[in-house]
Amino acid sequence: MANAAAERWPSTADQGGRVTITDVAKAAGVSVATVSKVVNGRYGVAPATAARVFEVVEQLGYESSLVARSLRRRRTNVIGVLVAEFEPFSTELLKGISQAIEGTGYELLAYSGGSADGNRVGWERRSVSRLGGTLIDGAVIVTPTVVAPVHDNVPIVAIDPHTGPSGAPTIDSDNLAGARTATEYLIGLGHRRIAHLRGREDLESARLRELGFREAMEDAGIEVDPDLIRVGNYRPDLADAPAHELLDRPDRPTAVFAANDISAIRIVEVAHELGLRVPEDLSVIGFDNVPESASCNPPLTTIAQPLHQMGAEALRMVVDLIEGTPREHHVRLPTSLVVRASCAPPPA
Amino acid sequence: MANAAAERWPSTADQGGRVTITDVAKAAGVSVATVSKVVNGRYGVAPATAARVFEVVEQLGYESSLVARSLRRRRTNVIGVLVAEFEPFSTELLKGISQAIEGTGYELLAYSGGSADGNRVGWERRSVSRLGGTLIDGAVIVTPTVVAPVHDNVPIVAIDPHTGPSGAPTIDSDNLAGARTATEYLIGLGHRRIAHLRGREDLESARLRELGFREAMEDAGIEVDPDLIRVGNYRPDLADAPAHELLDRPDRPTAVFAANDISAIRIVEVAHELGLRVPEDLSVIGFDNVPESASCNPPLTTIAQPLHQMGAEALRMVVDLIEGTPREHHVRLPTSLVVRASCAPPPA
DNA sequence: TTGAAAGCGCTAACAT
DNA sequence: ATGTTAGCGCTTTCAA
Repeated sequence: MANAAAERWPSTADQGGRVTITDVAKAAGVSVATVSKVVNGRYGVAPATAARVFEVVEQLGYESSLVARSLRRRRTNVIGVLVAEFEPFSTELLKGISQAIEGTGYELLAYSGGSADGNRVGWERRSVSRLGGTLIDGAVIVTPTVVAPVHDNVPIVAIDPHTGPSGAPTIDSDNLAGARTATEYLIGLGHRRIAHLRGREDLESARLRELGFREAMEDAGIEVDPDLIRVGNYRPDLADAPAHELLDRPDRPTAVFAANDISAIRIVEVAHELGLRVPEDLSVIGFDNVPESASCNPPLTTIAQPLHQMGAEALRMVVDLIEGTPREHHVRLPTSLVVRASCAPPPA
Repeated sequence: MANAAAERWPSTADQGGRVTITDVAKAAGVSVATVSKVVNGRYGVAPATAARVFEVVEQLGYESSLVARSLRRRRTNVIGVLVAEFEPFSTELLKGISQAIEGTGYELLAYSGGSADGNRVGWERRSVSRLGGTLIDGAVIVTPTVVAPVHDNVPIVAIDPHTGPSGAPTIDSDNLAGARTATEYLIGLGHRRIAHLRGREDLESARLRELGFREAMEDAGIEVDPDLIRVGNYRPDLADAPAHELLDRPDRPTAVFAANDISAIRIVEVAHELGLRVPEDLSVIGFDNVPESASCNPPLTTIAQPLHQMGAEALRMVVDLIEGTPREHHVRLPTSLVVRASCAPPPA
């Protein structure tokens, strides 16, 4: 019977539209409310009716629209990960988040809102506004360009946060200690003339990494040449010019500490273009330990952040925030030195 | 004046909700219809009114809800990437897709629907149904567990498709040739007793990789020991048991060709646990060339798929499909051998 | 130039 | 047990 009904009212999908709850209702000969109840397992539906509806749902391949449902309901059970773009850093976090979400009952929605033309800055506010309240129950924002927007509605945690007064929940690693370690490693190798390629001006991590560099230099009694501090913005394309300025001169540094791996890799490439050997003529150390740092040539010595862990921790934090579980709102994870092949004592 | 109005009707966000078009309308003293027109740049609004509305929008930080908008409109200008989970393979594709989407005017939404308990199989049909028609204008599905669902509504392209009659648009690489290359490389090194750890039963790529393996063996006049063909399902956790079965025996193979990198890496780990040295006692070759393959110990020799390119190509294909641009519906990209350190001649 | 009203697909009160 | 209705936030005729 149900089958006969379903056949008489073929899915609108066959005709070009998607299968809606109305299609199911018609085919099953019940109201949409009943279908909704059945699909959502509410009480107050006769077993026979429920069975029939299920059959039609199966037949038609109906699946409720996340959009329509989330417009109406309060919860969607999906957590958003907001990134500017999918590059090595954010995708590593994503791996950690994805693993941690298993078994929580939530699903993951990663949204890249920063790629569009006008939104280089402030993309996260826009993304949160567009998705928040509807569609996602909470969000983790990766390296926001502005102070994490506080939406009273949507719990938000920031990974590698913006500079500034930070009351918002955040995850980061010990950037200061990591930068000191990197610099001390270079100094220990015998370097004195060390450059630093700074990260994104607006990020706390970039500030801290520069500070760690300066502290380590000062502790070693080495004066920092202001001309050897450049800004690479964490981006390989923007690291190109400063890399050339740093290396294409007689009094070039013997080592450079780049604020992240992908710009460090770019430096190595520029060095090669200039006929410099790494690490014989120039030592380069990075930060992050993204997988790419191991596959470049030579493999990059770097400071590891526990990226997967950071993602997992961020996820747990939003979930706790959503569910009202009280907890610490700032988590800082340790960094560690990963020695590979891009650093050596300075040329004699 | 506009400011005064805005101040009199403070954003509901201040009170816990999100800022809606209604809030803006109230604050600007106009109808929601007018606000909508202004925000969407429609004609027929007095410049003065538009200015006032813009001001309020700015003040309140209003951003239209993607959800509500997409429910009403036909286009959302977002493209969905549907994955089971975010692991090295899918995130590499994501990087390529993300790069390719720059300047297209589309935004990216990656949805992981396979992590929930019941949906290990068929997650993509569910995801498409939930998001399609609303929310996303098109989708690229990564390694679907069933034949790509044809939604007349939503253009879909599959990367690394399911086995079976494949009329649907697909992107893949030359798995057959890649597998032959891998096997020939091992044979060239002097190996005769070679095992193959197969991939996911339902994927065309796994079938082709096994076929390439068998062909290369046959061409070399080496008989394949059926006992040396095991299934690892492309997953490290599921590679564990077969790896033990393969290696923990007197007549173990001298080399194994794993259907993908992450299970190859697991094999190396198991070998180490068993006290075997790689590559001295056992050679291992993988497939994919995900970044992780370079950072393991020893660095993995593997067959590279142009993952970023595949992602980019898939993106171009959905966009063309959405916009009705005629084009080829099947793209196959070449593979190549990447020699690192996990393979050597067999022990004497 | 502006606004009222319908409706996108769905859920949740509230009838019946 | 089932259906009717209102409404989530938005866009879009259609009237005024």
